[in-house]
Amino acid sequence: MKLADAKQQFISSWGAFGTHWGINRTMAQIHALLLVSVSPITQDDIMEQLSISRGNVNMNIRDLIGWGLVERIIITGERKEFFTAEKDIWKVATQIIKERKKRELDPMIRLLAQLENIDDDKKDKDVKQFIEVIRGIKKLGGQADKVLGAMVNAEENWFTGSMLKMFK
Amino acid sequence: MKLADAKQQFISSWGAFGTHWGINRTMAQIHALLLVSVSPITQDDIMEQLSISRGNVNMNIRDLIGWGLVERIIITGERKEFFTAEKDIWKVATQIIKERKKRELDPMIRLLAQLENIDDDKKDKDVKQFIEVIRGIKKLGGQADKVLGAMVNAEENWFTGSMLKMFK
DNA sequence: ATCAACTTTCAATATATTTTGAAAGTTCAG
DNA sequence: CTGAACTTTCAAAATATATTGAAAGTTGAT
Repeated sequence: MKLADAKQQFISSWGAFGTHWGINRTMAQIHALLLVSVSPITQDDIMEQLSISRGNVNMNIRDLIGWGLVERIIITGERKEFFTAEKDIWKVATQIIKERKKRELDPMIRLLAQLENIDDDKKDKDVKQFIEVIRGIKKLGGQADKVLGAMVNAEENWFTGSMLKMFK
Repeated sequence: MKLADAKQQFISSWGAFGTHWGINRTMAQIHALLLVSVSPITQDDIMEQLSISRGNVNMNIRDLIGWGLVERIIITGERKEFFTAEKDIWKVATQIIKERKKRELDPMIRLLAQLENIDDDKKDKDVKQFIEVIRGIKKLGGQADKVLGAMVNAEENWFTGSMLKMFK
């Protein structure tokens, strides 16, 4: 397979993969393009490579920067801005996890904590079951939170280290 | 907070949460409703509680059964079908992980394996970087696959056991 | 075998999300 | 200060996704 074809397929598949996880297809595609670009590229490069509009590129780049996955690069003597993505996949993964944890997991756990406080009769079957389900999800969320938090803050890179040996 | 209000908020939030993870809002809501229902309920019950059409309920219930999260219950003497959801959150989580792994993670890893085979000059900077990124993602995916596979097949329930103690 | 009760399907419709592109905003060299 | 180069914004348009509801299909009691 030729490099150009492989790149294209990677970008396209990464975009499709993203949509299955609640991530805008174009945002994932731009990220993929930046991942496989050796040097920083401009908005015009992205527009051309992915055949999308300037506005679309601009908004999605902004989001990617907000996710901490892409960096704006100013090259002296150049008028245009350049963009580049973190290439270390371990760092990319921990960054994505950190953000999703903050944006989605933590707020959900906070909400569940509130829903536990039911005024009605605690002996009622319905109330019991409801509280049990909420507690269960909260507990699971809390554990995921802890494991992922440890992963994100780990000194050792679990990727290269032996942390995950036990699951072989 | 009253039970009825808490239930409503749970259903609504769970639906919103689902959409952030690529899951149909209504499917997540039906699942939430079944989670907090003590006894099996019918399509009509779901239609009424969530104010949605029969077709919508039917299709999403079918998907939920496909995900292994909901069961069809035949009650002797009743003409209508009833539905119920697994309430053990650990089982729910492993089932969801098992399915997403099968549907999304495994195919992606297979694809990446193909993209590694580049015909062009392996010494070329672009080729090198591309292969490195693909390898990195494949490795990460493989590790996630292993850890999640272990979690799904674990004899011990990590939820109640001490498996996750080390992350406290 | 009939028919009422119930379930399933899917084309049409509605809704939500994404994308565009032109106008407004910003920056900076001369 | 001016204006060309570039970036950002956002209302309108396009597209993708979800929902409806009525017709077709199935089931089982009589």
